[in-house]
Amino acid sequence: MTLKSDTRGKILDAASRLFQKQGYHATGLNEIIKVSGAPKGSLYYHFPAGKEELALEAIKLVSKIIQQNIETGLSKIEDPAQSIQSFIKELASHIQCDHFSVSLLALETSCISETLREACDQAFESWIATYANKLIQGGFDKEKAQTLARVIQLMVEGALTISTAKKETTTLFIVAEQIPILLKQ
Amino acid sequence: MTLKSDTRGKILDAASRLFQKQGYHATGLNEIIKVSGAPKGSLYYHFPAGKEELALEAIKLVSKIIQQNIETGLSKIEDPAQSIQSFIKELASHIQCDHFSVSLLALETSCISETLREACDQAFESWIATYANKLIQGGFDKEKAQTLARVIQLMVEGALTISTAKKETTTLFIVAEQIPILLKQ
DNA sequence: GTCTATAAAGTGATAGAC
DNA sequence: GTCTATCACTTTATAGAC
Repeated sequence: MTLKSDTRGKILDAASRLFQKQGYHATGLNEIIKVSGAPKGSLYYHFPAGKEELALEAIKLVSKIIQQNIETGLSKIEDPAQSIQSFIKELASHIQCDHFSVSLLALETSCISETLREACDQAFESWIATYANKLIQGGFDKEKAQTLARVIQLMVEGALTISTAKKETTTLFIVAEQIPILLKQ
Repeated sequence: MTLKSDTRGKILDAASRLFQKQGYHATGLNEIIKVSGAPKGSLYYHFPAGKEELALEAIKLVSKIIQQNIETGLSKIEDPAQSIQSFIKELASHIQCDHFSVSLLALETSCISETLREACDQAFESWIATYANKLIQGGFDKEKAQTLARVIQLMVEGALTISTAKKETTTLFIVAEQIPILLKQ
């Protein structure tokens, strides 16, 4: 999987970063090619269906990577509330330079492509499920865990949006502070 | 203000709806012209600086409208927690058909235009201030009110994002349920 | 598998008649 | 104030040489 010519991987890597940062419509295929260093001919060789296929693979990729990030992040501390709070703080300080989020892609693609919209939805759901699992392991009722996990994910996404609008990084810390209160119910 | 030829108003109205729904890059000037029913020539007559100026005015417009919506929505009930919860529920059932949000514009424009990014930021801040005022009137400490208002706004925005990704409308209700818990601190 | 040239359509923007 | 024609540019996508 890692040894297949790597050109595909370079394209996918550049695409996933550019799509997250600038959005679907704002990033052209030319830009992806330029940033990735790959030749334009090979883009359509590796992604015959063009931009939409590339975006789909990019979304799936970041979905998986972030899911793993959340999972390993939460595994460091046993107590759910503490681990989630610490993970969000970690996220906040990690984000400092560049602002990424799939919110942008989700909002953009909901109008133009069912496929991409569903991919974004599934990304969100997989992250929610990861939070929910941690809560269930910590003794939360299953249904309550799923609701709270959804609220956590939506807070993170909302905080990232407001952070990019403000060009700052503190909003996620505010969210982190609310986690214990939220989970005390 | 309402009597100045109305062409400008029609363009602005179409633009603000299309920008919110599809985003900045996805909506072309041609589409705005077509939807508004105005002639293309008059677009550059009313907005000499072109697309960016049009978007700026559109953002300012929806910022003011939504701010007023929040204000009148919150004024119906005296208790802050109850009024905010009821307003979010109202919002949820109002949103059913189309999904609008300035999150999309905020995320898109942060990369390409300081002016537009700031306009989105100020929109968020004015809404936050409106929630905060209600909380302060309800007896909350000023600083705590501002923090909680920010959390409320970020939850609403996050819920709208997840809602559009899921093509549903229930996520905002989940947020509404959390309001009393959040405000009990 | 890679690279180039180019097609076809769309974009924002402008000029100038009316 | 309105409308049309058009410019210059960029977009995705394809064809075909290598």
